[in-house]
Amino acid sequence: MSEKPIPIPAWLERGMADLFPVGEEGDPCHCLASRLEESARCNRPLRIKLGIDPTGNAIHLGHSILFRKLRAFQDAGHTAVIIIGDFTARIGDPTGKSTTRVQLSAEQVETNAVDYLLQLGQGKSPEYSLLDFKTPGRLEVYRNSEWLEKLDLSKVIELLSTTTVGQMLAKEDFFNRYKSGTAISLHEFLYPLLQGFDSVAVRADIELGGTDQKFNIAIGRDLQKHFQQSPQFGFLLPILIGLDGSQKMSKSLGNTIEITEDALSMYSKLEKIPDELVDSYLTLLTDLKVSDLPLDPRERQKIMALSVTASQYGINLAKDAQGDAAKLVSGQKESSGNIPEISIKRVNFPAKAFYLISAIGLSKTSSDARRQIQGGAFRLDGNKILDPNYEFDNADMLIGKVIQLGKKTFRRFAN
RNA sequence: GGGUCGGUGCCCGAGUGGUUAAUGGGGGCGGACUGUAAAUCCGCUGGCUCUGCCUACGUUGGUUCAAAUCCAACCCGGCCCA
Repeated sequence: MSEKPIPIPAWLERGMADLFPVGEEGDPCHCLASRLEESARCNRPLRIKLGIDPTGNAIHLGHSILFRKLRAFQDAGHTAVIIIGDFTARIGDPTGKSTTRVQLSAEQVETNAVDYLLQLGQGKSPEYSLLDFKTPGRLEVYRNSEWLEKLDLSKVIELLSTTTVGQMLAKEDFFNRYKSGTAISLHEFLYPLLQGFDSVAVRADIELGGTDQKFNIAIGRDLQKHFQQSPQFGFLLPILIGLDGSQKMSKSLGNTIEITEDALSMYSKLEKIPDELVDSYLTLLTDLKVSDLPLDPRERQKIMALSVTASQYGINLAKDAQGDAAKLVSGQKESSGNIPEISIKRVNFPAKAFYLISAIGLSKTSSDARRQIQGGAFRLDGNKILDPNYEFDNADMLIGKVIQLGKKTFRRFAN
């Protein structure tokens, strides 16, 4: 095996974790660079598939690295093909799961799908959104129920016949579950096949995914071959590590930064990302030249946090967030005024401190709020309040003040 | 379908009739410290506008003054056999 450099453009190679197949140059079926050349020569944009699972979770930075790459393809003139896995969501991707997933209802999935597209920037200017929804020909959106719902049993059997149990069990997740005696339902074997069939349905040239998607993407190649299509390339990006610094960013692990979070929260969280992660965040979530940055870890953290926040909110708001974070943490009250506001309309006065915090939603439960206060996590305009039963008589005495809960959460009271 | 073992709080895992939201660990949260990080130390970790009241050990019903702990049925899972 020779270690030839893959001659693909820098914008494409940035952050790449894996690419397959990697064949001889000149062969557009096996060499991505040649496929790109062919595309340019024939003026035929490539179709870049990215499947999303409308599970109802907000899009977080871990997802956004895929969308950023998809956007880069769009900007290079190719066609992003988003597949909303509304049908497959009803099965649940078994990837990375140690147990069978809960199946979602069709209505729930549809609500989530609509919400997902809005988060991606539907209706917004491409300048301020993850994807380009505006430029004609750059984006196609499908729901895989469009074709999966129509599959009849004989077609399903045909799909099943392309893959063996041995191949399925070669997938690490299945193997581990099988080995450890954890249940694997038969329908879960269908998931990779259905996702693969999506590639056939949209005639994908490239499928984007996290490294954990290698198996599913490879199945897509097999199925495209089975249906006499030229098989897609698999383009894999790393899995972003979450706030805890060790596990992948995922809602269920609670270590995410969501792209819809306010600038201050986003900045605050990014700024305290573990040192070892900063470079990968820089590579995957910004366009900065990592080698040009100062070596001081604290400086790098700040630059990264600022740049990522700016990609979502623009540089001005990001700078405000940076300033506010610094001031608030050092105990100063003044701030740019960009602290997210929180309404106290629904609070009934007189209100005890613990009730107040849970009523405005900063704490999941009132018991938790009570504990947080007792633990010293609660400040109002910088003054620590330790008594959960501290009473506020009316709304006027709170409006305009800044509430702090823990080190990362700040809100300004508003009507 | 038969046999067998098992289902405890976010996770793992004690507990096997009676001080108790239920040992311990992990994780999480909060505090101190620091570089707003890591490491370390300390506290918290069912719910409720909470000096008290609820709900909890797969589900439902039963025995008992009293059940996570005993009984029955049911549901779910592992393993072995078919």
